[in-house]
Amino acid sequence: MPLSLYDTQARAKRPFVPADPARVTMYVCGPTVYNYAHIGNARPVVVFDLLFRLLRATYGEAAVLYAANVTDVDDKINRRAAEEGVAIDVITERYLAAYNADMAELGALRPSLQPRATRTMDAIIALIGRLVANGSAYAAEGHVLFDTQACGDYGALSGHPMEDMIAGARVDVAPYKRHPADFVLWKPSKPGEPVWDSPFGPGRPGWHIECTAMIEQSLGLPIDIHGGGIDLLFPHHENERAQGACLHDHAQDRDRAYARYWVHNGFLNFGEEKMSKSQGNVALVKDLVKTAPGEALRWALLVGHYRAPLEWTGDLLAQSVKALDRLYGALRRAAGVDAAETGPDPAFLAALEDDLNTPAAMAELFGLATALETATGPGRAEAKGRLLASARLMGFLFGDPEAWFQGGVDEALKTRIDDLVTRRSEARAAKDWAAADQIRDELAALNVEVMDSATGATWRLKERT
RNA sequence: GGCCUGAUGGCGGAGUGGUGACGCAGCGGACUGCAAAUCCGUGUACCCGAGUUCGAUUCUCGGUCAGGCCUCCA
Repeated sequence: MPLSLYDTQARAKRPFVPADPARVTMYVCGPTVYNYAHIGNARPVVVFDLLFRLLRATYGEAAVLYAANVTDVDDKINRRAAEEGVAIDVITERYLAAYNADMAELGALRPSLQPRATRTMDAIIALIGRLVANGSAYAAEGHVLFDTQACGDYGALSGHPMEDMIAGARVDVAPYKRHPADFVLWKPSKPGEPVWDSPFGPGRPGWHIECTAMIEQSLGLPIDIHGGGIDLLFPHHENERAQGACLHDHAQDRDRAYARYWVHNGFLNFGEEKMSKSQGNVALVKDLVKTAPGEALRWALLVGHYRAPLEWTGDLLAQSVKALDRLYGALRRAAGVDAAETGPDPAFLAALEDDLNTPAAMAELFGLATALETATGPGRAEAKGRLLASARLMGFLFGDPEAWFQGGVDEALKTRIDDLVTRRSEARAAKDWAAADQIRDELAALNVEVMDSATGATWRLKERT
């Protein structure tokens, strides 16, 4: 069953065929590291991590190259550094480390490559030089601008007609631009900003050219998949594509000269209230992981289709915890079963390969959990293997089931709980129901729920963090 | 104003031209001393109007509503 992906440029689902199955390339626009990551930042990370995992499972781990850049040249970083009175790289190093730690909590694998703008500067400058040389960029008043008219069909990716762009750009069009849509490749630095020498004068690069240069240097053009949030479609990805098309000169398949598939995830919204830093209601990943396991955050981010908008609510997170309870519960009851060596379930895989249909894939996971619960004899090992292989392909169920239900309990409390559970079992064996029920009340007061079974009692925390 | 999405049962959320995914919540039953967990069962859901069709939630057109982008936000 082949993988198919919705390609924004084609506006349709297309079978995914890499240019070279031995070297599959994907690039996703990463963070600007000037603050902690919020849950909206995490959505593309988790979505493309899932795609990364699926590609690795399909083509082999060594065959997939995934680059996610880090933007470390930015006004917001400069401002932050000025506010704190520290060097710029103090800010970028701090928040990059925090970012990587947060994404690891969400079960996201580290990308194969994390190119950084500041470490790609030679390539950026060289790239601008090539665009100037072939006539698709021009210098004006200390800036270098990209000529959006140079290669035609500007706007084809995002679907913005050129006339609208002109009409929409009615304000503040710099007089030195040939066309209102033209954008900056290189600009002079203001006092206090980082500055690099270049043939165009001292200055710093524009945002769009950074990504193009990082892609070319880290992966080479064209890449198979270019990903990112739908909010980046215009102008960022439109501009990247234009740069790539002009770079490629005037070859035939210019549409695919830069990226062969464009994949965009939907936006994450925050219920009624718009999340805004000024309102202080930003849901930061580092704070959320204190209230729920990172795995539940990951589940919540994948519970809807990646292209649909997602409303972030507390209820979504609570339901995600319960969904994982179901899966981990099945594993816990099968703790004594050795999982058979099997691949993922075919129906599960088919769901993911259908443009990452995660809701359908999750439905299959629940079916596999029920299969495990109801299987008998050797069928249990098979069922457990299927469930684990499937869920783990999505980045779930790597944890210990006991820890899932008892996580956050310190040793002293655990000992006390175990003691109470034992005493209750003894009371039950003696048919002293009153004593047994009283102990159960004591456990409930400790936020513990006890569950009896034919093989003995187990317990779990009712409210968990 | 331009471009683009989407409207599915109490909630979340897939999917399909004709036997109502899946999870949570609810209800009934089994199991259990009682619970919990688990298992089995249980819901006349597809925004409105018109059209196409033997038949539309699914296709077409119109409408209403909601949301996004057009401003270096993932």
